[in-house]
Amino acid sequence: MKFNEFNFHRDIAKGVKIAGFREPSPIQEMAIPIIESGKDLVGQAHTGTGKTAAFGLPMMDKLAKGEIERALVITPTRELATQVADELYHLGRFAGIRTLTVYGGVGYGRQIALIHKGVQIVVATPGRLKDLYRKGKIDVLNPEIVVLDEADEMLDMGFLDEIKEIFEYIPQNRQTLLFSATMPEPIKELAKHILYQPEFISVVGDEETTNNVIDQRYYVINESQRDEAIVKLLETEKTNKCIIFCRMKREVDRLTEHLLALGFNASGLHGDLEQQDRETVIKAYRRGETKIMVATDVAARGLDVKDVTHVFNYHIPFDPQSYVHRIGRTGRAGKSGQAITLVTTEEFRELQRIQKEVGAEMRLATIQGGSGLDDTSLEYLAEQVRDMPINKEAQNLIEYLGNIDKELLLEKLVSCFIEKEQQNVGSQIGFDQHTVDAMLQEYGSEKKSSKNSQRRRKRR
DNA sequence: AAAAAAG
Repeated sequence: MKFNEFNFHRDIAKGVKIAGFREPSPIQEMAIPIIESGKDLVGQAHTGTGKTAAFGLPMMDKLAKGEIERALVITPTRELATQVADELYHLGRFAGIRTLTVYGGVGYGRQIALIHKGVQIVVATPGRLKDLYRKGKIDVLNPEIVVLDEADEMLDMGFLDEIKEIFEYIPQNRQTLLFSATMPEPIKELAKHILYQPEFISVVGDEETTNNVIDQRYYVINESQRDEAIVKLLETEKTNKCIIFCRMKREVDRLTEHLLALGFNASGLHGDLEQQDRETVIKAYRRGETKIMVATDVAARGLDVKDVTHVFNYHIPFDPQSYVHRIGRTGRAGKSGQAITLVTTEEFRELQRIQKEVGAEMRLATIQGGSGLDDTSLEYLAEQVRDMPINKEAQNLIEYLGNIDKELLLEKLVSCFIEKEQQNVGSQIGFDQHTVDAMLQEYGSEKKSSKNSQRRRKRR
């Protein structure tokens, strides 16, 4: 399928062509005709597969053809609002579409003046938008299309009340569009009350909400080893740009300082920064002047930055959806990406829960070259594991192999532990006879030759 | 519980 089959207004079609778009992505192919038909829509698609254009193109097509006069897009963060407005501007500039961002931290005057002057698309964050509606400053907006970008987030607690209030100011006979990579069932149910006879389309697999072009790994560490682990990973991974996600703003500040002190090209981003600083940080990062961005979940959703090869979770996120969106900052527009998560033994259960709920495929990894991270962390884990009942086969193997290849043995133990956790049985960890035999056959012979074992370790 | 979003 080609973009010209949508019969866009010629100026919109030109924008599409200049942008270099060839074939629509699956979400675009499915969503565009539905939006053109005027129906309400809930659209779910993997991170980085072109959701902005999926709603932006038909919306601007209608503006260009004079079928509607104004549209409103609501996003959860200021950075995302800016990005969406920029993308819409670029796609719609040949049709002369007038776009404006509306968010806090900057003056009111310009925003109000431009709305009255007659913008066609307003991209806003909820706080300032609600503020302007309450003050009666933007009654003239009256959008005929309203898009909730990152819709599940916008309808979750924390945003829901503001969104509801905003909708009170908007005419009922509007077209409402909801987009996100994640759409938990309760939110979908809630959405039905906000929408009118909506279509639901999803191009994510039944059980897989993480984009499968992203390679997902996790490392087992001690709580005290997070910094050490991140530094080692930054040194060993072939990163271009990367994002390191932290849970708290002060964690972002502290880690950024730490990395800067070590000579890394890093900067921090979170909601307590001055608006001017937020803009400076994200601009420098987009340009590639800063290679490492340390951020809270302010950067988790929607941001589309070129050449982000790696996403690191310094801590696991608070909820599974956040994991999906965070790692979705890489592996965009058909490119691959690496997602690396640090977990302590105590966080295993939580990581399994995330893995299961979002249908992610993660594998346990160890840092190459013996940073001290592996041995210490795996030994620490083994301590935990050793306190648990271990079956006889495993006990024998530990005694026999214990001094030959501790790393390998512990790795195996960890895997067993995880497997039990996943199956939720957990009472006894251990290897089956088959595993024991295989390991003895492969590694048992090295017991006599320490040279051999050293050589093997080097190879890996 | 964190962060986000108005000032």
